[in-house]
Amino acid sequence: MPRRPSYDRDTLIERARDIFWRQGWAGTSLKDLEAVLNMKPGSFYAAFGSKDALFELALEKYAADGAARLEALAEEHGALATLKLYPRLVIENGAAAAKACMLAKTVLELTAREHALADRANALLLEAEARFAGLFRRAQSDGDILESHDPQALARRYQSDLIGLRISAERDGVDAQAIAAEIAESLNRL
Amino acid sequence: MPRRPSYDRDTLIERARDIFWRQGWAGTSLKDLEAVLNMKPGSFYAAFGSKDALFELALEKYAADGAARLEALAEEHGALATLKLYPRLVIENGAAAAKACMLAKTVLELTAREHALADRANALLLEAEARFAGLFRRAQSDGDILESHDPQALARRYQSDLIGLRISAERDGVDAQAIAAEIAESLNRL
DNA sequence: GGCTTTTTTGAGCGATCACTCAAGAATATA
DNA sequence: TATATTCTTGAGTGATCGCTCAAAAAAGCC
Repeated sequence: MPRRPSYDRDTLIERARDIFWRQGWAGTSLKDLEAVLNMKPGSFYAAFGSKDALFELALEKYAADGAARLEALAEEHGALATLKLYPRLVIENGAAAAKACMLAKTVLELTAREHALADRANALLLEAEARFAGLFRRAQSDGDILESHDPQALARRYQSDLIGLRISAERDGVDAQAIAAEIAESLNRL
Repeated sequence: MPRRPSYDRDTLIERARDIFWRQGWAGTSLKDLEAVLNMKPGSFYAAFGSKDALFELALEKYAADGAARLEALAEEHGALATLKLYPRLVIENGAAAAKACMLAKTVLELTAREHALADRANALLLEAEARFAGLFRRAQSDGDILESHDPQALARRYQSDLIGLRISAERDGVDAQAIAAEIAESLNRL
């Protein structure tokens, strides 16, 4: 009976993710979103409900795509090789809207406002840390990392290093490739 | 002949730094600043000119205080001990308005807007990196770090790790103390 | 105390914020 | 083709944004 939407919802969420990722929550106005999504306010609110709701969809997509990418890498190269590859790949990825991690940016921007999206981003970061821990465990059972190391601790440090790396990659005048290489190299000493 | 201001300018800049540090640039409104500085708009603009001008003063104060603190530590404990102490101190500092680095937060928030304050924050970060490099050089001439290491590279990695650590310390559910201990410990292997 | 100079006050500026809603356009079913 | 249902449009909402400015209040100098 009805008229169908002229857009692909997933594509819109991807475009929203990219501009939110680049410009942040406060830095992205509805005018920005209307322009990049090619939607008037009425359609926007019919489709997504609010700016915050779309931001959350963008966060989930960001996290899900990252998880899928990591799992695909592990499938192809194995656990340790993935952990060593990932730092370089994540700052070299030309398709990415920004170098810095969207989840980390969101935590930094919205924690002081006690905004629910900050908690959501932090929860997604904890899930990512758990995935890293899983990879460290797999590397141990592959015999590539000593069993004496605590995979949780390795993952915690690895994620912290990644966050620092990705922010460094966003800066001018910093050789982030060198940092990525050192993070990868330090995994050889485990 | 004239009337004197009733406030201490340096105190105001400190209070502005703290709220900007916590809430960021966009997250801090003039109403927030008027409340925390106890100033009406007219006085504010007479004293500082603009929100951006005060933010820059806050950035400079943040960086200068950090540099002074680091130098005092080095004076008291020596270069290597300072580098090992600093990660823990920076996330334990109860007087700080936030755990994450204000310069890193500013770069993340304002780079996409191509705001001049992002470049200023990045420049101050580069100065901090140079100070770290100086400490690594001093540790080398103290015989505490092998001369074969490039102090510039060590400083670059150290700063990246610190940025990651301090963001991790801002998050819920992350044992930042453990990360700080590992960063310090890794300096023993140089 | 009178005068000069500065600070302080606060109403209010235009612009932008996220968002609403009634009317019109478009499309799948009958 | 007629009808029902949904999507699209865009002017307009009140609130808040950073900021201005003229008038009032305060303090140092004679």
